Amino acid sequence: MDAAWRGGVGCAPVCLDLCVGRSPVREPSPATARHELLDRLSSCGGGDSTMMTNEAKILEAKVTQMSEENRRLTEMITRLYGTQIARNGIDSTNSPSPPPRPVSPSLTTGKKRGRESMDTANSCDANNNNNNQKITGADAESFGVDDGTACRRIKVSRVCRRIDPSDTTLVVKDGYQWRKYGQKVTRDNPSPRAYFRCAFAPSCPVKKKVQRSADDSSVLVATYEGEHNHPHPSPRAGDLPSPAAAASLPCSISINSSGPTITLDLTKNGGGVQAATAAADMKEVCREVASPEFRSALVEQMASALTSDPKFTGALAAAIMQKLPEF
DNA sequence: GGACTTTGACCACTG
DNA sequence: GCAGTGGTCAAAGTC
Repeated sequence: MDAAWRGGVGCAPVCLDLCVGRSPVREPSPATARHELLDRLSSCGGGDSTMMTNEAKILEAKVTQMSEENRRLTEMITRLYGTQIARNGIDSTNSPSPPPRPVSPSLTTGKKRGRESMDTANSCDANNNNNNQKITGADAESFGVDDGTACRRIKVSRVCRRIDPSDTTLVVKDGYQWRKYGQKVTRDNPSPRAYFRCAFAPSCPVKKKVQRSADDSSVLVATYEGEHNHPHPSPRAGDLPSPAAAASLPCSISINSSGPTITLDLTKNGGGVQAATAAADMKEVCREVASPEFRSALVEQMASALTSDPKFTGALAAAIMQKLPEF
């Protein structure tokens, strides 16, 4: 795999394994923390009613305070996401340019039935319902990622691509054939959203929504829902490059079961680097890596990867809940 | 005439 | 129950 740091001519390999999913200390789940809080509250019984009232008021104030803090964190995450899209316009999913491939049979399309089937597929619990639309993290890929539950969810991925601001066409070339079936102006974005259905195979359930980013009109955001049940058509010129190639930096972030890994791909700029120019290229890359711009972008990508990781956000929520009783 | 796009209307969901 | 919204349909228009 050429994604890893290769060569290392004068450069120390950089492979940051953040292991977000594994908390160093045992973190209670949000539900557990909540239960502990409720236990504490209930164990306050026995005192007189005035004490309990005061205690309740104090706790209420603290809950309000924590809610405010939680809201600020949410805003921060949202801001980070917006910044990332506007900056590099890369495939935030870090998935290969073609949308998800594996077969997902029995997903029907059609008026309302499509949504109903989607709900069925996502019918694990109420919170999972409509998560396709409500997720605001940088990476919505693979909501169906195996979380140990038996529920099946529609695979969703998001691709951002920078375009000419004067280009009004809502077209994101990805090698597949798409048939437009609708366009709508949504509330949160003045630019219209186009709805596409995979036209390569009549039975293919994949749908695509394309809309300009609300933050940066030069960025097209394509959201893929579902998985193709047919092979990928032959790629054409102008198709989406791989995420690493699309990025202006030789950097990619992948998230797997062991946590996010940031990889610097030194094979960029030509795939097979000639031996004669390898050293010069390496110096150039090292200079780029050492630059403040690179570090800044790297930090943003790391932050984005963290905030898009449900394990991280879950751990964050758990940590907040854990802090609650300490106030 | 067929394939595709546009666009107004309809429907289900949500608060 | 109602209004707002997103998603989809389908007729009409275009290529």
